[in-house]
Parts: sequence; C-alpha cells; structure tokens
Amino acid sequence: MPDLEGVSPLILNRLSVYLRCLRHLQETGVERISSQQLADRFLLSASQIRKDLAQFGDFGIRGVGYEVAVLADHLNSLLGLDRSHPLLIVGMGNLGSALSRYLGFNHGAFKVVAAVDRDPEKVGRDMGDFVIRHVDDLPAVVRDSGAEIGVLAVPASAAQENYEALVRAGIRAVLNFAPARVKRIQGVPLKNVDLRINLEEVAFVLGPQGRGRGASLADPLDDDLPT
Amino acid sequence: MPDLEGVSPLILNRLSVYLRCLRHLQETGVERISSQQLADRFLLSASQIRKDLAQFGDFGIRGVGYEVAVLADHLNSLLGLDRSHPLLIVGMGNLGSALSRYLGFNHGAFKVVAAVDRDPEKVGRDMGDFVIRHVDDLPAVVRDSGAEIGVLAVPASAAQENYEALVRAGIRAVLNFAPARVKRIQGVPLKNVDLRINLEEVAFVLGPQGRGRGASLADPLDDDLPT
DNA sequence: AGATGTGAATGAGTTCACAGCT
DNA sequence: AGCTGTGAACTCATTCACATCT
Repeated sequence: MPDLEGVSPLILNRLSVYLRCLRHLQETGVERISSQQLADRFLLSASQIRKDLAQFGDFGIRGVGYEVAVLADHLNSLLGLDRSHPLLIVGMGNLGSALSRYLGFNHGAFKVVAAVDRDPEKVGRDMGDFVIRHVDDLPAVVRDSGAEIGVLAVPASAAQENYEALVRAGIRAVLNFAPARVKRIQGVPLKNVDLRINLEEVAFVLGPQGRGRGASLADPLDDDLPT
Repeated sequence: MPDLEGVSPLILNRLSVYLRCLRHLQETGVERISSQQLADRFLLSASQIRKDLAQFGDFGIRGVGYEVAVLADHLNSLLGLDRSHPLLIVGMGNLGSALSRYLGFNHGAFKVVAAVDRDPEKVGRDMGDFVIRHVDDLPAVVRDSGAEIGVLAVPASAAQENYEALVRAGIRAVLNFAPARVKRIQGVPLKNVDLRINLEEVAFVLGPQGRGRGASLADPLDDDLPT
C-alpha cells in the first residue's frame, strides 16, 4: 500500500541507501538478491529491509528474493527520482561550486539549471549549461530556468534573507547549507543541513584528552550508508 | 554522573544544538534561562532538554534555571570543544576549499592546520597558515602538523584509498564527505557524510508529480537546529 | 527448501507529571 | 511560587519468529 503520508525520515534515508546498493549491484550485473544477502553485503539488517520495503507494496518474490532492477525502479519512483528536479544554487563561492558538482547525479534526477550570486565579479560567468546571474534577478531566474529546489550556499548572515527571496521568487523547496538555522515559511519545505555537527560528533568520540582509544561510545558514527 | 560511554548520536547532536543556542544567548547578554524558555526560543522540548542535561550532572538550579555561561562551558568541554582539534583536509578542490572555510569556527576548537592534494598544480599553494602539500607526503604532514582529524574531500573513487592512507599516516579520526561509503578500520573512528541524501529527502516531500502542496508527510525535514 | 511479509516482543527515545530543592 | 531532575507512561523503531507463498 503506497501509504505515502507520514513516512519517517529514518525510513526515507534507508530507502535512499537501499537504492544506492541496488544500483551498485545492477552495475555489477546482479539480477536477484535476497534481503539477507543485501544485509550481509552492505552491513544492514535483513528484517529491517523487508519491513521497510513491504510498507510500499509487495516487491519481493517469496522463496526467491527481489528482482534488482524492478526494486530499484520502484524505489526510484517512490523517492521521486524518476522525474527531473531542476536545482538552483544560491551563492557560487567554493561551497556553491562544490555542491553544483557534487549534487548532479543519480541518473539525471538532479540537475543544476541555474545559479545566482551577489558578487558582480561572478555574475555572467559561463558554467556550461547556464550563466551565473545576479541574486536580484531571482524571480526571473526561477521562472526562466524552471528551478524547483533552491540550494543555499551563502554566508550564515545571508541565509534567512535569501531563503525568503527564494520563496518570493516561487521556488518549491529549499536546502540550506549555510551554518545558520533558517526558519521555514509555511508551504515551502526547508531542510537545514549543518555540516559542523558532524565534526563535533567526531571530536566527541576522541574524548576529553584522548579518552582510551578510538571508538569509545556506542559506535554512534555512521548514520547513512553505501554508494 | 559523566556517564560518557554509550551516548547516542541523537543526544550528542542535541547537545551541539543546545550549545549553539547558549552561545547565541550569551552574545545577546542573557545570563540565566529555564529549560522552558530555551524550548520556546528555539523550538525544542523542555523536558528533553532537562533529561539530556541531567545525564551529565546537575547543571541547573531548581527554582531558577540554568546559568548560561556555566552550562555553555560544561557542554563545551563535554563535547571536547575546549581543546583544539587540528584538521587536515584531503583534497583541495572546491569542496575541500569550502570545508576549510566552513569548518574553522567554534571558539577555535577546530582549526585547519594542513591540506594535501594529488594535483601538482595545487601543491605548494600558500593558504596563509600552511602550504598545500602532496598526498604522498601524508605521514610527514600528519606528523609535522599534529593533525588529529582528517577530512576527506576527494572524488568518490579515491575515498577508500585515502582513508587508508590517513590511517597509515597516524590520523586519529576521519570525516568523509566523498559520496562513497568508506569502510572503517578498527580503531580509527570514521563518519560518512553523504550530502546527497538531503536532496533526496527534499525531493521526496515534493512528491511524485507535485503531490498536494509542500509539507505532505510527517514534517520530517529539519533534524538539526539553530546557530 | 528458501525467502518474503507480518504480528508479536523487545528495545530506544520522548513526553508526562510530580516530588523536591531554592 | 518556580524550575529542576527523574521515575513512570507512552510512542516510535527495531528485531524476532513464524505462517505463507514459490
């Protein structure tokens, strides 16, 4: 049953992970796989895989396993990756440039179609598929490019105002990489990603002044998974 | 009781969040605050704040609240941010450069002290506090710089080999930003951070072809918190 | 046999509600 | 009175174990 409402972020992220594993298997020429094999191969839990998947329909074949290609395609469309998601990068400094490379992937589901910056030096630069435009032109840029998701890669102090500008320009969702919490405006999904928190986590396991050796606590690192 | 073993990553991340809120309050001149006020101010849960904090000692004063400065300092040292954590960036492309800016923060707890790259073009470039060196010199770079945490910002295909090189060079922990899962070697804490998963999450809330409007599901975005 | 899908059991994490300190 | 610290209640998530299908 495609019970799409109320899917927890935990399950969602695992689906992404499963999909990546499956793509990997596909490239390796594997056609069928059981939940147990998947779990062994990628350090996951077999029963969890089954439960996660069963939520969205009966993709498997009892006694056999899952058809890699079929399952991958199901997940792909479930995650909304079967249609293209045009991205707009706001702020083309190092982070913005890095993200524009990093995020274009996944069988073409995500594609950077536009970028804006405040710096006149950068405006006009040709990025191959598009030209960097001025942040003041956001409304026109969003309209012309058809961008759907805005990616904030601006300094912390400029994050909130740029989010709001994106909303006014008609963007449908925003991902914020600036190290500042942005407050969501009703109706425009927003995800704040703070890269620094990961560093703090790692710093913690190293302990006060080198508590013991490495992995002390409940092995908390590693939330996400394979490629 | 500083029951440091077995702290869940969830709590850990919340502690980081609390600390940021407190720093913010400090700058605003607030000296005391109750869990309730904190919760209201930053969209948190009061009882959760109290429970999280109580785990590590009695920082609060009944009937009064928490002394902002005191609590901030406690958290700071609890998270290991009172001593300096020298960072080494591996891969000085756009992402590496961006991270080297982005991650230097937090009252000087994190400082980039060295960087390496494979590209002879980049080797030798002066970054102010240090000079980019060749990745083959990792052992010497780690020794000379005293780097503690390695930050991988290399292409996916090079992630595993560079992690292993870091381990051989004597690094104490690693944060991997390459879009590839790296397998941990016993004794060297590793955290894989996959930026793409955030995009997929946002794409999902937008739904198949624009299911409803914005925030459909259980509002899953927004894990982390304020600055 | 061999693997899925799923209720039942366990465990983790969060909220409630209040006793006890200031 | 006001607010913390904490056991008890509750909700959410994961794992177990097995009936069911191929």
